[in-house]
Amino acid sequence: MVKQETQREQTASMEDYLEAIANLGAGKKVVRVKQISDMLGVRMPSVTSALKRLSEQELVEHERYGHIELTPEGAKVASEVIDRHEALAHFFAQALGIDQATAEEDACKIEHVISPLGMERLAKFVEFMEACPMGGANLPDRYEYYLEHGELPQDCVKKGVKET
Amino acid sequence: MVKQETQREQTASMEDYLEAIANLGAGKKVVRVKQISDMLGVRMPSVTSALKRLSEQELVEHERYGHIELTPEGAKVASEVIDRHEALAHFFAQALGIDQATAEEDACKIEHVISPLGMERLAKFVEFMEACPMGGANLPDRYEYYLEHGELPQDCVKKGVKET
DNA sequence: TATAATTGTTAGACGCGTCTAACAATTAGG
DNA sequence: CCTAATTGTTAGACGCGTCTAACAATTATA
Repeated sequence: MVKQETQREQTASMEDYLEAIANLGAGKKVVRVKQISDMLGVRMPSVTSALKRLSEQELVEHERYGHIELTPEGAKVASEVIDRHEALAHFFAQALGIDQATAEEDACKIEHVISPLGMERLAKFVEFMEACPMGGANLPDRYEYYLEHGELPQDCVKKGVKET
Repeated sequence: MVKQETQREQTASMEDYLEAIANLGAGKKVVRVKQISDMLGVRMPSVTSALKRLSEQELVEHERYGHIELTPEGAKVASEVIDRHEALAHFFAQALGIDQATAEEDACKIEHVISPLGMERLAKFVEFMEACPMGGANLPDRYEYYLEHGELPQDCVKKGVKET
């Protein structure tokens, strides 16, 4: 039995198109070339040619001057990208305390290159940070203090965790 | 007075070449096309053509069949990339507990796309985590426990941080 | 509904970064 | 020191992803 090897692995650009189409189409809304072009900051012919490629890979259905829709396979890829995006943006914004715009920007880039393990651990880490409040002074708060004052807050050294 | 706007901003590929040259040349060692080609996993003509481009931008000095060296400007760019690389690899390995190989791999990709703010905060975060041990049960340890057992260790909720 | 505005497509160009094939220079061994 | 092996370069092709210019279809409006 020969290894099918679908050679599925999208470029960053194609992932961006899939992501945009998924986001624009969320809630059954009709998706237009112009919207995609605006959302991604490219010209319309770039969108048309991307749609052609994605159609050839069966990730998108597109009829001339008409309907644009993700295939089930395309939707799957898109949702994976979107999941990564959200976890990353959440990490940057909540854990690192970065402004939403920059957090999104970084998420948009990193979502295309991070390893599955890196992704998984990052998500777990955020979960952990949020679940492990250490009483009233939780980690994000202490981190924020550290960012602001450049030194550790009291409760990092004095309070908390004596060895009992 | 017109805005000089040096339009300096390297592609991921060019940053990789600069990084490789810096690493290979560390400690005055002679740098060869073949080494760069092996290190980056590309063929030699790709290296030659990259060197040509980087020379045109005054980031590298290269004489035919001979000497390869970073200019001061090139060395500066390289060292910025290397700094990002190291901070990222450190974060993935130490903070997230990812194996060295994967941590390096992720660092190699993300170093080319992360924002300055993201970078700065990530570094600060690692610093904070390492400086804020919370007594004997420090954050990385507790995180490790969480990874292993899927639930918070005792000292996240019971011990530590009562509101005094 | 005829026409204007908008949206979408096609054709073709271009820059980047890679490759292979062929050849040239350099280096190492007999 | 000559020859073989290695290293490096040139020439030219190619795929990706973008663009502009020109045209075509669709939609909105007077």
